[in-house]
Amino acid sequence: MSKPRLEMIAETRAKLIAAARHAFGTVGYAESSMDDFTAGAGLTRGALYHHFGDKKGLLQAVIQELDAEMTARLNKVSAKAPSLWQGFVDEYTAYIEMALEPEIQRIVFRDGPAVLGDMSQWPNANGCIAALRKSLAELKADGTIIDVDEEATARLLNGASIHAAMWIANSDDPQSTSIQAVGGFRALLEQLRVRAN
Amino acid sequence: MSKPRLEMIAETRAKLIAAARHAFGTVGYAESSMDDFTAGAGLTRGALYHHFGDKKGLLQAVIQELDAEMTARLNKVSAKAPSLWQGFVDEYTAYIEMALEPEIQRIVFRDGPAVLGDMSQWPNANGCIAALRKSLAELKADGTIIDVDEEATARLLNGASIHAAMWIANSDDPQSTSIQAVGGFRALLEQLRVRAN
DNA sequence: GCCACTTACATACGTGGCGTATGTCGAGAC
DNA sequence: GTCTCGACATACGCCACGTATGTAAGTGGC
Repeated sequence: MSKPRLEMIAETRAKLIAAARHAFGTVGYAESSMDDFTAGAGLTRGALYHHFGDKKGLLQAVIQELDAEMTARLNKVSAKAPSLWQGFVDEYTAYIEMALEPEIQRIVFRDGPAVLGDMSQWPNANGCIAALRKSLAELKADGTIIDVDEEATARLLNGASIHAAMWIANSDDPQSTSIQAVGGFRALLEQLRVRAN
Repeated sequence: MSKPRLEMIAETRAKLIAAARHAFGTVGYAESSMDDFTAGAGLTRGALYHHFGDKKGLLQAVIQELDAEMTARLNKVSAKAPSLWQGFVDEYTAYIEMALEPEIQRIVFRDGPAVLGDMSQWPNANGCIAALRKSLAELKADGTIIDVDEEATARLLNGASIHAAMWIANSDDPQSTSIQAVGGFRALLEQLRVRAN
């Protein structure tokens, strides 16, 4: 009568990830007590260690979930754009805007690198970086942008956009800083286009 | 007969900062035990709490010291260059190379932001960012580079260079990745120059 | 030159959080 | 129906941080 076994397991995993995601996203990784948020999810640390091994393992799982969501959102953005170039710009803008969301910023861009090392080395959680690189490759093949090293450029733009997001997020006046940062970033992207002349 | 008071105090502060710097730079902030490295410096946690308030305060002091050193190094690099543009490129290259040094990378670029928040908001430790922005402003005034928002561009380039450094540092083959990353970065900078045409 | 006071540290203690070892209960295999 | 295994809970030890308290040395006023 009770639900199938696998389903219940998936449910507890999901509950733990959701609780951890909330805790990590609000008070941060280091300040999150595993006892606290497992209790909030109606479980104990036992379940947690059983499924994820340790606190870092849980963080990995949370990041993997976040990355998957972010990648899906980015793909949606670029699919909706009227041109490759527009899609590219929109994608990066969306990326910056996502990095402004407190949960993503804290977990993916701050605590994640500090605890797990640099993002570019994460095994199952760099879907959005891949998505952005793919767009760049298409534009290069398409002749829209100048001949640059895809890998390097994608990573540099990635770093610039993350930093832009941090700048906005920590600004006294996020509204105007956002305009300034996104404007500057678009200007930078514009330099990559092949000159009409 | 004993040394002047203030001198002894400065000495203990220096010893604590040096010990913490080493510990933070090697095992990382979170894994550094204050008991351990204070003992290594011939002191106890009492001295530490007296001078720095808490562990974060000590990290701040360490970062401030590192930033001062980095700023001095950057200024030396740009002063030595034969032209403003060359100085600019050299400065950013030097910045990337500094971010490759394990101590700086770990403390300033990884643990620092995670514990103290984004670098751009640090009160007494953004000398090198200021130095880089100054170079950019000079180039703009000089007409060497196109008209961009100084503040925004400096921050974006800053983010890109940090990310480049992380990429190199975490690469399987740092040597070749370094060439790729620095090359890509220079190509990006090149786009900012006013076209000869 | 003595005394009150402050300052720079050391020592002792409580608390809390992580990880692990152990226990238990229910579900499926046969 | 028993047996086994896996999903979780419980209990324990350890370590690290922060704080409260102690102490000895230095400093200023008279």
